[in-house]
Amino acid sequence: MLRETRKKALKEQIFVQALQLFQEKGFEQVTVQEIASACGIAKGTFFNYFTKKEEILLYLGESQLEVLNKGMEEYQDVPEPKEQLKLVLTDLLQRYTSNGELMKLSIVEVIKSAYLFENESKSIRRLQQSLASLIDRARRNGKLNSRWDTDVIVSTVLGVYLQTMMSWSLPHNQHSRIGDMFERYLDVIWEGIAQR
Amino acid sequence: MLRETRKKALKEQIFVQALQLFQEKGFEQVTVQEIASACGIAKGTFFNYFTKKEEILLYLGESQLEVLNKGMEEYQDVPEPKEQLKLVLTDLLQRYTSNGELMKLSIVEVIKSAYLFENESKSIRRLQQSLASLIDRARRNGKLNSRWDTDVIVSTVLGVYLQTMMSWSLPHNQHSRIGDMFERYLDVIWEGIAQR
DNA sequence: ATCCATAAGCGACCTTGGTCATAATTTGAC
DNA sequence: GTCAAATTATGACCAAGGTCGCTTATGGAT
Repeated sequence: MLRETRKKALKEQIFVQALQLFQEKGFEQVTVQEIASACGIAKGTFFNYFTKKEEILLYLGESQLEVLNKGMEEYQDVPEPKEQLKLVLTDLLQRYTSNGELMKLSIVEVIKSAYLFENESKSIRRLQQSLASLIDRARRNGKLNSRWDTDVIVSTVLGVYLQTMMSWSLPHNQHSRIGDMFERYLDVIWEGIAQR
Repeated sequence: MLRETRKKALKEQIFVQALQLFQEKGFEQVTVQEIASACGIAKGTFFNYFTKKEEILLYLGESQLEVLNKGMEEYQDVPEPKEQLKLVLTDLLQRYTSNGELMKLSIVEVIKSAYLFENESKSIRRLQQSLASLIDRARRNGKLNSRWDTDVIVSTVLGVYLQTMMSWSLPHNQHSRIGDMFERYLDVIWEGIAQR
């Protein structure tokens, strides 16, 4: 169906143009009219594809998650689950932070949508599921022995993941590599805070 | 100085009225004009006290943190550091979630301001410091033996704290008590994911 | 009491995100 | 090719957040 492909193409064009402009001038400084003009469409048309200006940021975030979810099996055969988690999530972190300032906004949008509205961010849900099955697999293979429920583990990991993104965003923390930060936190929750 | 006290009083009035209205009709549904009218001031005056409408939410979040920071010593003589952390942060969680839907918005604002702008959310910084000194004290008292840096521990704890707030916000997770959720996560990071 | 400098209040005004009735376009059926 | 139904594009319009130059109130100095 031609209609469908054209629709998708236009949405993609709007998305790309918008990102470009956001990169150049900053999110707030770009008006919807500008984006529309850059795509040769009317302002109203923009809202046929994205219901709010912020939805572009959400789309950005979700598409990054999508990419990760798709490429997840790439890490299937890493033997140690901890190593696996590290690789998977460092990959995602890298992706998120590579886009600079814009990604921070995007992260906030994803968080907002995922946790604020019943919007049911499918991408995050899928990430959770992927991580859960990663853990379960490790368990079955005898690579992980843990007293905790799988989904509790996943939530904990996501917690430090979130924390990593956020503390990395802090101006004065930018010196350390984000992957290293996450690894450190992962170490902590893996081994436990209290000394064995 | 009379001026100062009056300023503070008016700011407080705006804050309280705004919250009231937000509770009644929802954040988006309340206009700045409404808030101003409810206070008997002009719209422009509102912006002398809060630079954006959202700043009310930020103020709400920060003031909650403030309250906690002030009441922190209440938990000084709890013997076990883990218990101490649990009490302190459960207190905060309770505070945050007691206000219902509005708090979610407020949380997002605090996160935004803390991690997005160089705004330097002092309240969060102070919370971090309080937690850090809590950990250090436990260490000196021989109550905690850990290989990790204090600030790494603090960040990890904050990570699961964040995670708790957020997964609790999820519509389908509301059944469990938020304090219990946090406690579970705290257990995990305290003992470690991997079985000893 | 008067005057001045500074701070706070004000609301017309502008900008811009978002809506909606209408117009143009596409699709499928005949 | 023609027509009707459904889909998409459009831009005038609206609402509301935020700005700004001007007015009013305040507090201290003389």
